[in-house]
Amino acid sequence: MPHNNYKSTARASLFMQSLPDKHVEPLLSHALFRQYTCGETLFIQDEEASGIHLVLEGWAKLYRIAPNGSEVVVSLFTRGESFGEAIALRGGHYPVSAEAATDCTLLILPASVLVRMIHDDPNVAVSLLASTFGHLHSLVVELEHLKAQTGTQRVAEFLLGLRQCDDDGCRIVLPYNKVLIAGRLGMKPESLSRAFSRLKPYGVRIEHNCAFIADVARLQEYAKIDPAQAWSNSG
Amino acid sequence: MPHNNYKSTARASLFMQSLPDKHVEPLLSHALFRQYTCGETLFIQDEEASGIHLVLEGWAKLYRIAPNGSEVVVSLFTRGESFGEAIALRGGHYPVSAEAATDCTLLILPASVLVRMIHDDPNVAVSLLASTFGHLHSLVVELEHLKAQTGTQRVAEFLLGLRQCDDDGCRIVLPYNKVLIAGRLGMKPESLSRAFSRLKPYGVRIEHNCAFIADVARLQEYAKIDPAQAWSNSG
DNA sequence: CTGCTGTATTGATTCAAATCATGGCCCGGG
DNA sequence: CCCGGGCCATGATTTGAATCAATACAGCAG
Repeated sequence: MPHNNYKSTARASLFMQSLPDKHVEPLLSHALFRQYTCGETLFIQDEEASGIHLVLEGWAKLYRIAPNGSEVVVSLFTRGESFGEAIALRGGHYPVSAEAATDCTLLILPASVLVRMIHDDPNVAVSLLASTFGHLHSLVVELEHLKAQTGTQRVAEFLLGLRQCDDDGCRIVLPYNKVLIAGRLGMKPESLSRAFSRLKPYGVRIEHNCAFIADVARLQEYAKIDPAQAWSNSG
Repeated sequence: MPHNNYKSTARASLFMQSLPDKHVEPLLSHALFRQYTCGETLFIQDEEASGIHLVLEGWAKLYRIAPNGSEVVVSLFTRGESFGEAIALRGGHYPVSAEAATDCTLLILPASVLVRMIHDDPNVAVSLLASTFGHLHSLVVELEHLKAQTGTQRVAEFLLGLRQCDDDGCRIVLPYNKVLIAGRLGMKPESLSRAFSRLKPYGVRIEHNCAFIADVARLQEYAKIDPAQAWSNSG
């Protein structure tokens, strides 16, 4: 991501797509362009919220440290996605910490400009609401997966969600390392490894950081069945 | 909840507290007052969103039916709490279903009035964002509990969250039946039963629909420890 | 090349929770 | 009164995933 053409990427992001043209330029001219190396901290929990974070390239991880010390991955965002809309606008402290899951590039849009824009055009507020609602919805889906699926089924769902093509079979580049994938899916790396093996009979092959799905429909079927049957059905 | 004085309850709700007085009256005059009996459906997933739901009395349950048929409880709301802000304003379809978890009374605020109010006073948008952010935050906390705690620890957390008084020991009325508590906590009723027994050594006593906590601090401590130790430490 | 560190798999074992099954208790209807 | 159904607790058993432990392997510094 060269510094001089990031604006087109920002314009194409989910968040800015819904904004009228006249708002985008002032927003971008006040935005901070930032590059992070893998593992670097973007902000920490309880810090004062500074602005909306828009990912231009790479992956950012939102996480919390539970009272018992374990790290809980809340979400992962990539190119074109944004987070922190609601808290930036409302003001207050981040409820989560964030770090770079890979080397990444972000744009930070200061809340003050957004507030001015809302007064100028209330439809901007609806854009912000829509973004926030998207996050709400994805957490609901995540909760559903955690409560209603086995780990192996969540892995299947994860692979299916990453797939770009709509082909019957396809190749998926795993976006970050397996420790992080495991965390994202609420399991330990060892369990992820075993889950991958269990998906082999369903036409999933893992090689280094690539996954190959032989039969998408079959895998989708597997992700949907009753957890109690998810194991007996191996073959 | 008598029909003739519900307005003061509504005014005191989390959502309306943050609205300036001048907006509350028009909102209430357009609101629908509704009473439901336990188990009745408020709306179903994929239905067109009609308005913000504000609970005046009782409990409302938001849930999803997973592809494998099992019901996943997403949230439960009671007196003074509201849900559906973002989707009502943005327009679109409910991502969850809702039903009355107990007999309950709701106020439904039509989105159209809200939209008008936002144009009149953009600060209303910030109120809405704040409500939505609250939901986002509670889902994050829920996710953390699911990923980082054992079932028994989640039960402890649940009891602690219900406690009204700040006394060292206290009595808690369980707000709905145990099947629903189990669902809310992502476990089966049998497991909830066993979890209650396991909390006995930590000074928790269950009688019918009441829980008694002998030593709040001790239970808080238990909810925070490492899951691996959560079992060995029984004494 | 050697040794090192971080990442990944694989095996043996333990353990939390689901599942399957039973029995108690309360409540309302015939 | 007894009967049946909903709700809850308890026991026996199975199972999904964590844990503990060993090993493999790629990338890199010296």
